[in-house]
Amino acid sequence: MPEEEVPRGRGRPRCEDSRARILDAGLELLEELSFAEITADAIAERAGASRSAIYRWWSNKDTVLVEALREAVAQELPFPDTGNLREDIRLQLENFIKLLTGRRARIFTAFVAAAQSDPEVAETFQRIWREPRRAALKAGLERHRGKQLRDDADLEMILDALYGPLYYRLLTGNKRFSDGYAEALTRIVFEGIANRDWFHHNGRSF
Amino acid sequence: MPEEEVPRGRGRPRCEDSRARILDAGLELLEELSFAEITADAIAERAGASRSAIYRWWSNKDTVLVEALREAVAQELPFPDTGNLREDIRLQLENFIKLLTGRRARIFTAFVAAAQSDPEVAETFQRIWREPRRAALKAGLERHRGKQLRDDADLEMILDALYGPLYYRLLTGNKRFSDGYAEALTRIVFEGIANRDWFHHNGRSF
Amino acid sequence: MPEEEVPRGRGRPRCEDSRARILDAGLELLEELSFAEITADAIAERAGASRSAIYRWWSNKDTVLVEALREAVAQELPFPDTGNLREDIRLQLENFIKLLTGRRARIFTAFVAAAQSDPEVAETFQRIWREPRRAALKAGLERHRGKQLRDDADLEMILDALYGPLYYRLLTGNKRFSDGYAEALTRIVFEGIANRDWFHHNGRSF
Amino acid sequence: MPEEEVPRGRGRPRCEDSRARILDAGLELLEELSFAEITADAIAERAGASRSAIYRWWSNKDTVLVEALREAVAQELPFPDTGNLREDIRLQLENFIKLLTGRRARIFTAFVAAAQSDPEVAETFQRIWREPRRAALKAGLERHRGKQLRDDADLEMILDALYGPLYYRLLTGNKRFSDGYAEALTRIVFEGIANRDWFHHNGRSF
DNA sequence: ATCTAATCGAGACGGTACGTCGAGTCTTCCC
DNA sequence: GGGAAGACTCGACGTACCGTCTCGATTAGAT
Repeated sequence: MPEEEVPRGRGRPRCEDSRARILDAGLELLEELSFAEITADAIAERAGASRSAIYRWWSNKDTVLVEALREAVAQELPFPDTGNLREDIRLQLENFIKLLTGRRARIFTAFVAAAQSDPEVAETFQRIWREPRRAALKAGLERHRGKQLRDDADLEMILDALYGPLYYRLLTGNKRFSDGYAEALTRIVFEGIANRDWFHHNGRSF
Repeated sequence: MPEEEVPRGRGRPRCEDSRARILDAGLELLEELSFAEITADAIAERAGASRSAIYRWWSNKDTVLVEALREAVAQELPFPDTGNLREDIRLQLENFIKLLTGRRARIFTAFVAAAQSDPEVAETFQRIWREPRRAALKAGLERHRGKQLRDDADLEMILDALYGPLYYRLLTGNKRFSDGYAEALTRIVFEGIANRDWFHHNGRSF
Repeated sequence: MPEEEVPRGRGRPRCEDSRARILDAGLELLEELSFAEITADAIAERAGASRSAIYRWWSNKDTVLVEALREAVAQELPFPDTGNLREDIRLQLENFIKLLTGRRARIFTAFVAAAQSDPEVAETFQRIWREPRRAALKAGLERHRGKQLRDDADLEMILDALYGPLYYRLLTGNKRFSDGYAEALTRIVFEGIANRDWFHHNGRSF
Repeated sequence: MPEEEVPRGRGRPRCEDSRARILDAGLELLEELSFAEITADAIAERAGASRSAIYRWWSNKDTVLVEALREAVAQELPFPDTGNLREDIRLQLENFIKLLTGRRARIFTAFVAAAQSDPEVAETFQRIWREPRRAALKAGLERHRGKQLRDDADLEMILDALYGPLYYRLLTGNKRFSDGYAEALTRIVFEGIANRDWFHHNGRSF
């Protein structure tokens, strides 16, 4: 399946390198500055491109940054499957924390901040990050329903309970996570969602 | 105790009414627009004041909004004390949800968004909202430690587990909370923090 | 009669000095460059002002130059009255040639050139320069009608015959005028307009 | 005689049709707009050509217009020879006025306007229009020197006296010429240049 | 009852970034 | 190799806010 319909019309083809450099420049700047502090000139200069090259492909400065964000977070973060639900959850949290404490953390905060006032950013965030992540986690949990996971588990609620604390700390706290944070959070939440009967019958503790 | 050292020199005294109108105007605008979209002119016009009146008393436009936010959220949100920890938690969540779904919700999101790029806003948010709220909740929980609350409960973690989901939904979700949201969240978290022994000895279920 | 209605409203008064400096800067630049080559930045920089100061008072760059032109040519160039019509004409041509060969010559050419495409410039040129000059000359000629000037003289035509060659040379020729140019032109035109009878009766040659 | 040295190398030959269409387009636009208002895109579009076709053969947009002007005014405007100098002059003025009031008038004004700031345009105007026209008129006048024309006639001056009023009116006036304009102008100028003695001896009045 | 000093509204000032437009160059495909 | 298409860099345009400033008018306490 072809990635995109490439009519390959006449004329000089779009300089794909420049597009990439512009997005990269936007991303780099997002690691240092907020949406509003980033100027079109700064993006152009860092990309070694011209301001008009930006406005040819993006309707305004902000959409460049939105697309940069989109590309940046497009990486997968698959829900693990060790057979042990508790461990799966802990690992998933661990991996996500790794993301949120890395170089790209500022990008997340910029993204969420921008989403508060720009519906397009909000929509993009939903579509390319939140929903895929939640869908994967939901599917992973669903596999265990009636077994390690309670029969009547409210998945939406569980997702909030797992992801919420991480975002909360990132956005309103000191942005630091102690070593045992994933384990500690798992400990609290898992009891509330685990199927006590199943563990009892299978002679396993949690 | 004197509120502030008022030397009360000569000259026309500050028009306290104008100060209040400016802050109110800022607050109103925050319910509609983001930090960056609000202009000094807009605040002045809505307040029926002049731009100079703003810059005379605040160093720049953003500090007006920060102060407006500060006054707006200065209201107390005390942790309840019914004797029943689970109920206290549920009520606290309920009350907070009420706040987050009211007219003032947008102010919270604006505040958090601005905090991502403006350290002063971040510091203010910490000092006047986050820390007081967390301190109250911590004290409320501490009263129950060793009794309804597990002996080894990690309060910081519990706070994250309770507040996190709410902020998460407000900032990255659809901003809506179902009727039973507080109850559902309580159900999940409470099992992980409750002192099972105490409830066993006291013949109470949770 | 007051020169201008000065309501002296509130607010900081317009910096008249800056206005003058901007117009002067425009004028200076007009001596070196064409309308199109002059940028708003160049005007602002030379005037020691900001671009916004320009756009606050003039709707666009060109209107600054138009006003500069207006002020520049506002000087009087009265028609002489020596009693001798031929000498009056020669002197008037001499004086105008002096203007057209001076530092300000380029301003005239710029003005006329701009008038070809900008109706506002054209209208301004008519109103503040062409018509006043022609009116003065007309009045001067009319005084002699029936005496030194033929009874049936067509003033509009005479004006064209006198001024036309000068503009023609300035705009399409080498812009240089020989020493005897005024005299030579007078010699040609005067015979065609002089009242031969009057000179005959008064025993004067021309 | 070969029109131009055409080495006729390999490859596709220049599309002469496109060249003509581009020049025509330029000319058409000059009838509506000024030099500065005409864009390369507009020329290309109206010519049904591409911008590259323009820049392949002309160094820049303005040279296209200059060449268009050159071709447009290349038409002859020969000085008549009826044997009667006064009538020759009147006819020449009449013909020129016809040109200046026709569809192509705007081209003249555009040309002269552009010449004020672009030396290349000025030089072209001199070479292909002004000098040839003046040379023809000079030759026509010279034929009569010592006869109908005064012996000491200053031809340069006479040329200015005849053409000047027309350009003056076209460039700075209302661009309209009354029906008897040529006659009226001739009347004024002719007396100043006619050889009174010759007419006296030949028993002719003027 | 003045005088004095700080406030208030109004609005001009120098800056900085925006997004648009046109110029002239360059790079591809198609003939 | 010419021609159309169209992306590229560059630079000026006119707009919108920013935060600063300078006015006249106002308003109290101090004299």
